[in-house]
Amino acid sequence: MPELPEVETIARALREGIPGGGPSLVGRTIQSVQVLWPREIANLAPAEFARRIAGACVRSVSRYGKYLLLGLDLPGDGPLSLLIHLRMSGRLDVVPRSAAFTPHARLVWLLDGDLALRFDDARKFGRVWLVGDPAEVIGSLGPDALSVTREQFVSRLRARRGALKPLLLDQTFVAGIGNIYADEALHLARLHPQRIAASLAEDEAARLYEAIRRVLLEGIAANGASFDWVYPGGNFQENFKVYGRTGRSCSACGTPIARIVIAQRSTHFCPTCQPLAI
DNA sequence: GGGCATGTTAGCAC
DNA sequence: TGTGCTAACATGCC
Repeated sequence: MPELPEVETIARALREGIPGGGPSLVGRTIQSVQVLWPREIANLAPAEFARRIAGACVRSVSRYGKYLLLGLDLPGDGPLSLLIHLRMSGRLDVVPRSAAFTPHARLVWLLDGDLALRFDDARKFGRVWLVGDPAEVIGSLGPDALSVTREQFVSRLRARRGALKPLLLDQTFVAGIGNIYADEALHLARLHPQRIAASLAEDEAARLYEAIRRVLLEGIAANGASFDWVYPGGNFQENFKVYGRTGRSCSACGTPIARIVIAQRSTHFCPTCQPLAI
């Protein structure tokens, strides 16, 4: 499920709790961790990971790009951060311990209050890091897609020779955009996915910046998108204008939505609204 | 069974 | 150095 709006939705749920659902993670103490699929721990041996995190209290839950960041306090130790990337199929839930071990559970942190934080991940692509400084993991990323200023965005765009679609997917350019929101933003901005970044006129660059903000914020307002077996909960899929709509009519002009492959990813666009040549 | 999937990265070519 | 292609990671759904 995980692009910026979906990760933001999860971060909020973990931080604030879900009314009538999972409780907040903030203030909880991690008593121990069960490692069911060791490869999901990216930077430590499982035993070392378990030893270092035991006894830590969750101080904060935040997001940068598609990463979740848990700020931890460990009595008598320096600051510690747990970073989690859900990749393609990961999900996180605070559940009663009795519900902790599901078929796709890969990591389970046992908490006080008879609770557990469960990391389910059917495809096993997800990764977690336990570090002193989050920059060890996310330091090479570009600015967060919802924090970057228009001036920053436009100047970064000007410096790139490549096509727009791969650029939007490049997390070192801007962090948080994935395949769905890239296609939706390009359609809203009326820009062809293969336009060369540096070739955009001033108004085109501004349109792209505003379109990215708008689709991400609308995604968050809808609690993200969910449209297959991976993730229930969001509604933004009902607002898709191009993603997954190959052959169906463009909502703006009626032209059938086209699908091409760019950078090994499915790319959906309206050939009329998003012309390659002007 | 083949093709597809909301992500990232190493290796390689130009 | 920047850009982009392929394969790989691993599993499930249609």
